[in-house]
Amino acid sequence: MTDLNNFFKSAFTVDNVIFGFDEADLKVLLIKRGEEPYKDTWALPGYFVYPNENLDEAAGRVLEELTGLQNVFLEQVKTFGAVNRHPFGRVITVAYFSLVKINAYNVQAASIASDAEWHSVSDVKDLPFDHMEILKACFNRLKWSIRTRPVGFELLPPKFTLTELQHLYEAILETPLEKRNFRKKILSMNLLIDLEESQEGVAHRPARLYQFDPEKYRQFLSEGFIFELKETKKRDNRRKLQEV
Amino acid sequence: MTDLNNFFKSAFTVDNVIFGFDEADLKVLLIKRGEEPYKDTWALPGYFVYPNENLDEAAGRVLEELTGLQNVFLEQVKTFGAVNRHPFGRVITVAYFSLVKINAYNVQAASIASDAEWHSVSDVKDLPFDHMEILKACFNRLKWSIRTRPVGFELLPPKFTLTELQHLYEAILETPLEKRNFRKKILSMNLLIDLEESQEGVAHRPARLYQFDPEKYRQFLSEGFIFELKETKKRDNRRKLQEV
DNA sequence: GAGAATTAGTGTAAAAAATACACATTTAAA
DNA sequence: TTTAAATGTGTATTTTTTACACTAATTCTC
Repeated sequence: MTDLNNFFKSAFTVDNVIFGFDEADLKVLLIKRGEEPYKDTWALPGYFVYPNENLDEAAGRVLEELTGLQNVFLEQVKTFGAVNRHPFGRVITVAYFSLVKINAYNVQAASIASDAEWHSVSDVKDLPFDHMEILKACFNRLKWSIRTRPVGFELLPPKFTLTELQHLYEAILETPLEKRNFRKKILSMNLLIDLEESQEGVAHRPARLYQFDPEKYRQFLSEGFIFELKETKKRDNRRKLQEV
Repeated sequence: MTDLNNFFKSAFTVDNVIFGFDEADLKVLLIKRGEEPYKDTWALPGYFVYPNENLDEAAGRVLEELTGLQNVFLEQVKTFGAVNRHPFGRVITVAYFSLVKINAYNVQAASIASDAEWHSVSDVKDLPFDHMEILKACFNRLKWSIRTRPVGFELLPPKFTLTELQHLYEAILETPLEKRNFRKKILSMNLLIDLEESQEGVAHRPARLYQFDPEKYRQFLSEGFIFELKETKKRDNRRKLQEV
């Protein structure tokens, strides 16, 4: 144990599941791999962790090289290290997901990728390595995170309508929500600023614009409140026979 | 990218936060390190991941070498890889926690440890490396897990009383619970078998013994129910002034 | 500029869940 | 037989969740 060099060492990477939200659909940014193995296949972006780099930094770098974006929401999800997950040797990867405002995204030709493209999460069926498993783990974590912390706003433009917010929740949770109850719940947390502005350029009654207020959220937390959108729980609909 | 050998490789370990529950206290199994760095200091058990070993297997091996136990509940929590977390070089570690029935535990002299001992989690204040941070992350995950999945039973003997179960929840959640409501909630989930036996050898009214039924839990899940013990949420006690 | 189309925005009653709370019961020990 | 100790139970109140349908505001079309 005294000399680390005597020990087995593994190649060490991060993979980053980059989520975006475009009107009605949750998207994930995939790259077309430029090199073997799986050349020309759509895959999750990822790269080696450099010796002088923390894990979060590596994940942030992968994202920045691909999109040009900095200071983006990033969360570590799980580490995948099955012995045979990479055909060329032992490669252990830490999976992250990040949330980007899809409009702020700029395609850049990253060295590793010959191409990058948004795909609807629900359409992604085949990915190389164990990337399907990684995507699922990150998607599940996102489902969880959006119910317990105000992270949904990371996927929306700074000004948004409550309907847009609801559509985002519906896309991530993969379930329809009831409009009045959703609005009541969200507004009752008092985390949004009503901008007293309206949408423009829509062919119907324009909606009010809101903004998430991180300062109000800090306050909310310091007062001991908990952000929570309940998981839709199946009810027990069994009823006793009624007497007539 | 084609030749993994050209890339930086890191030493790669697992650390395992082994929890046990002893009557009233949540405990963690620490080892006294037998080697530098931090020789003779209490620390979390951990070891290198072998080339032919998956991560879960490595964590299970660490546990088995230390306690002799197999098939124990194990959950991956988070990977820690700060550049300078280990003084001898870059060491990235995947943190797991496991839940053991403290009575089933057998001390074994593990090669890495000169000693192993249960410590009350609340008493552990100093640990080497970033082990305090790892312990906290695992403890927080356990708090979460015990509220959302029936994992508490892993820490209790197969037959237990509802009072023991409540004490376990209180120890992990670090908050007192109301007896009647706790029992009502737990029993209403219908996951326990009432063994129609009683405690023996206690100097007061003996309590009924129960057993967790994994088969009932599978049923419960397949019917779409969700295991959930609500987080105690701070209430808003502000009241409007009353008219007299 | 009248009417149609479209989406925004709102309130309330009913059901379910969570909470607060106190005493009788059972056993072993003295 | 009494005492000590922990078990086990029921109900009323409050809070939260759910279900549900119409009016309002705007643009577009004719």
